[in-house]
Amino acid sequence: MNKNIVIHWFRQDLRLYDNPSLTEAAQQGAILPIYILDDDNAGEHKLGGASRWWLHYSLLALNKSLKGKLSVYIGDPEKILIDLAEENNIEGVYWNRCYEPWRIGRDKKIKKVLEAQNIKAKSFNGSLLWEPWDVLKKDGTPYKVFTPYYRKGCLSAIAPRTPLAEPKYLNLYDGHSNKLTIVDLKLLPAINWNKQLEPHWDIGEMSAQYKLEKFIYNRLENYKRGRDFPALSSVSRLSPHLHFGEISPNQVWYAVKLNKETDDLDHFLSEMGWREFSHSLLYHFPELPRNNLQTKFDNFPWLQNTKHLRCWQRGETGHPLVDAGMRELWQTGYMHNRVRMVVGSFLVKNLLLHWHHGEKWFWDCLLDANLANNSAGWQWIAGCGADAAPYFRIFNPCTQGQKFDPDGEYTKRFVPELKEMPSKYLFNPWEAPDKILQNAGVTLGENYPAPIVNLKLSRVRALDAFKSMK
DNA sequence: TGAAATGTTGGGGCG
DNA sequence: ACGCCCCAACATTTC
Repeated sequence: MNKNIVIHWFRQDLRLYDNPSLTEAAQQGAILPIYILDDDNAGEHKLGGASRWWLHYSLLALNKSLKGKLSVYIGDPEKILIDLAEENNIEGVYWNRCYEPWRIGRDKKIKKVLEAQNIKAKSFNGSLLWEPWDVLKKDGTPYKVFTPYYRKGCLSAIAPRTPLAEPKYLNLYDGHSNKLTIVDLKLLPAINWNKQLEPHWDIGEMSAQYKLEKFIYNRLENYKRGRDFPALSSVSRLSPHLHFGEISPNQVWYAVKLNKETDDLDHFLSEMGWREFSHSLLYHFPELPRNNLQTKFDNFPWLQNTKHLRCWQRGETGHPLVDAGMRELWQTGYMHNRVRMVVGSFLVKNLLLHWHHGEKWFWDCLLDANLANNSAGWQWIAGCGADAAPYFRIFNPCTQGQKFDPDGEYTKRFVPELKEMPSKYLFNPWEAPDKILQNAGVTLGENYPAPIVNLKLSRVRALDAFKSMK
């Protein structure tokens, strides 16, 4: 009878390198590696469609690295773990921590139940550079403003853990009772929507590391400036890999830090800082996904308009940069960050629709959908967050297009019906003379939508709405 | 990690 | 040569 079996419970850490829980488990004896699809406890934040697609392939890649020994389950982890322990004489269950409120609650309970049965339950930090409870102001309260959080709270604290090597020897043990395969998790959507995502992504731990290396080698040098131009691939596009833990923030942090310290490097690292900040906010303010951090926004006069919401979701607002962004999201499961700000500002300010609508849509469509980043991001753009963009910062999608997509390369890629439009009118086709529209083969309201709102008027309306709050 | 409105400055055309 | 006007370019403030 096996006595030294330790379960490593894979969650948001689908990798072998720099995996503290796995490394520790490997030193105890045989490992039973498992993944549990838990839709029961997630409530309204169970995985969205795009995330499920990614997870499917990420689990396949992980299983391959584990020589086919990954056991997968569906259901309530507490019951599954207890059953497994009874069947297999399990000595301990190890995992890397997650920070969503529902997972924290669930995991705390599981820890208790396991310990009551004399099974070791150990959790590790595998997903953050600094633990949220370690980064606090002098008075013991959490930071609410990014810059002091990052500068004082993080950078002048103890440096993050340096990455661990892959465990040299994994004695992998099969859970005999389990018959489920990854395909049985039914993570792929029933409709064929996922096909269009495929050409844009290579999923899994090895792809993540390769992508990081390529980013550092080719694009880090121009990051500070290049990151503003969605047509360039100057960003790392590591976010889905980071979200699923195919690569750890520590691996990214230290690989980047090997390079010459420049503004580009600092800027990239500070983006990692924003990721930490979001997780810290979610940990200390677990209501972040639902409630405005600034309560005065609770009586903001949001509008209801399903027609406008639908236009926004489908990329049919008649505002080319907004439509390009929303279509990029739908077609690739990703959106460049500058464009995320533009479409977010448009939804919340020009359309006056509640940020929850945006948060929900992103949750379902983004491959990197992450509760902390997504809710913090939406509160930031809506102006109701802790350290948010002031409400009166309203992006003009026309100006943003001219500044950051001057040749229209990005916009035309996703809104091909405007391919022949001259740059001068690409972002405001409603102002183009008839002749120019004709030459470009564009008929507004027919093959490209007429604008659903007037930018000038809706801006003034948003400022009035903002003033009306007490 | 805004944009628009308003203010200031300085060069050039012109009487 | 000079003052005046216009306006682009830039700076500041306001939302």
